[in-house]
Amino acid sequence: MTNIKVVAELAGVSATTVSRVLSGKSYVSDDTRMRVMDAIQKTGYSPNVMAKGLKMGRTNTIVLMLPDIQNLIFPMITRGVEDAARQKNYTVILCNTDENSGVEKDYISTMKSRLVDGFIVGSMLPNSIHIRNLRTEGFPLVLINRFYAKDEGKIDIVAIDNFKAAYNAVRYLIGSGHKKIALALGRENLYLYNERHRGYRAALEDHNIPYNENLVMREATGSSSFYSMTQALMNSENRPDAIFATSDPKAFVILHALHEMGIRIPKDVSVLSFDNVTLSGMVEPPLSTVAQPFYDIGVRATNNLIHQIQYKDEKGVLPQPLKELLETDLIIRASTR
Amino acid sequence: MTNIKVVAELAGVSATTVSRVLSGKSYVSDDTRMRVMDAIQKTGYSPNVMAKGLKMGRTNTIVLMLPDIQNLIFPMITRGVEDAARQKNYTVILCNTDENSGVEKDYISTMKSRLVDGFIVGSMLPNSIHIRNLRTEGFPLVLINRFYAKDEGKIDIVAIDNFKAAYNAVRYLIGSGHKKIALALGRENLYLYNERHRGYRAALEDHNIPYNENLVMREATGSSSFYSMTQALMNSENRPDAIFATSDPKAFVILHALHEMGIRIPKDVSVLSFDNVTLSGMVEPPLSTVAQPFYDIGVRATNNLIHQIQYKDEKGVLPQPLKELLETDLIIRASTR
DNA sequence: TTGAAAGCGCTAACAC
DNA sequence: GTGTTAGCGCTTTCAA
Repeated sequence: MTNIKVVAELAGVSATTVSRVLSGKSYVSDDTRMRVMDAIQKTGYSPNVMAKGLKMGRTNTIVLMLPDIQNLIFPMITRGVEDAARQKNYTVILCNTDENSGVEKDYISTMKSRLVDGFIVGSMLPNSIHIRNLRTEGFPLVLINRFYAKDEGKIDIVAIDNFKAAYNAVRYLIGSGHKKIALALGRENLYLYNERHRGYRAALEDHNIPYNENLVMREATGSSSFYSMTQALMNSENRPDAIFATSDPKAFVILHALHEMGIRIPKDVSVLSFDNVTLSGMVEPPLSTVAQPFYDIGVRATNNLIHQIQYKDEKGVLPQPLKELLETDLIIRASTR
Repeated sequence: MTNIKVVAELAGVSATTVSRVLSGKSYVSDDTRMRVMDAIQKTGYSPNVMAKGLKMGRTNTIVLMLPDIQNLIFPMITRGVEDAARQKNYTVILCNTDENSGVEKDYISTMKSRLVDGFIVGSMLPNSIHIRNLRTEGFPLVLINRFYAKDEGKIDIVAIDNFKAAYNAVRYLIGSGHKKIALALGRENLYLYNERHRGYRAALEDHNIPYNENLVMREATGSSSFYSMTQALMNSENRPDAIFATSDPKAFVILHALHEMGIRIPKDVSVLSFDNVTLSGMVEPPLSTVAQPFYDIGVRATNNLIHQIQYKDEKGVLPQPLKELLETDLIIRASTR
């Protein structure tokens, strides 16, 4: 591996000078600069990141911490993160934690000892203090998708307005003539699902449709529980004319249950969903859904994080936390009438 | 950040001794070991990976290079890689390259300067010499999914037997009474699709069904082209009674086209596919498909790679390349009769 | 405008 | 069984 000394020797200068040419932060005569550049070219030299990292305490590396890359929404976010990171010469380390706080803590300490520059976290839970501590300890940190009231103004956030998105979705259903709208609600320990629940309820009440607890299916364990809940609901006296699913995977299961029962979509019941995962346009019937800007969430989170890193480098402290709520988009396909 | 010196001082020993306790490679008296352990505990010390990496030329980091994490098969592989890596205390850097060799080369040089320990590559193309060079230059390397005849015996490979898997799938269709089996064939510059093509053809011919070029749909640009090809084929005089799709995403498109035409599956035509991506059991009708052991491919590739890394550490050279072909599994759901 | 020297945190000879 | 020393490749004072 060719190092800075080799280049220096070849160019007939000191290692310091080579370093200066590379950083561009100091005056070097045009003549020497040329010779150094030449030597770099000839040797194919590329600086050793470890050595630089050791000296600088910085590594141009960021961590992306997710529950599970196998969840359909994360590959898109991940791609956004990586593209944005690469553009600014950062490398991304992927951590799947299954929301297990033990795993998260392990990862965090490993990553600290690797001198990573910052964290993007998509697995935040209400009591994840080990995550919140990162910011307190001075680590650049961005929360994506999941955050809680107490985080606002304290930690950088890139997400969507879940209340508004759900409100608009349900209002659309009401507007297109649905009267009895069921809700397939995700895990209630996540703020985002509470918000979607609130949005659903508010839209109903604003249009004089009484909120009916019997129409809400609550997630038990895993989204597959919606299979039997859907069948039960459709067989009950509360049979809805529309179902609003708070995520696409839930809608897939619901579609499946409906098909098995021979119920026609959207003729007998409309299904409106949330996420717009890649496959949501490919199922039968293609799903109407609230599109989240996943790729963009990844890009913005990364840009925010890198800004924090640079700011901290210059001023020694983290900038004021920002909260970015991106726009969603209601996509109407064939599962709603 | 507390470093080895702090620990040493607190324990009343030298830094070397602390290092020895940590590595466990040398004798340390039980008494000192205790004191060191204590000091580590008290200070919350964790070694600086940069410093260690600089010294050792090793970083316990591996690179996973993929076309695009958004392709449905990669999240599973990625998860396998990461789980296996974490278990052995390795960290994984994710690189999406879109199969762009410029991007790949950039990534490779960045990664070299980061002293990564090895590469797992899922984006191999026939002429990817920059990848093959990695092995030549002494980097541990494992190819997953994609490889070519010339790589066998030269580079480590973890994949499946595509010929056999396709052969068995088509034989199953023949055995269940199908007589006119179409093929939805993927990009022909990939060896794996050639093999699936070969398997399809061999199964046909072994059962005295003539191979008919008119029944093979060849991928033009992106899998969406299969939409119109399917419709054309179903309207032609060559209308098949079964379609063998060489990947699940292709099958999704085909299903979609069939639905639009009002063709019943599997009554009018069976669809058998390849991959067993998470969603293949959720579409309508649930897809019969050749299941690939994606997670396991990730795990095995990682274990192989780490073995190479350790072997090279000890003996200074890479071990003989291994080729591992994992078993596939024919999963029959509702899209075949 | 350039170079010499020190040091980031760690490990591996080599001594004792 | 333990400590001293040197050095991995880089950047950053400080001098010249």
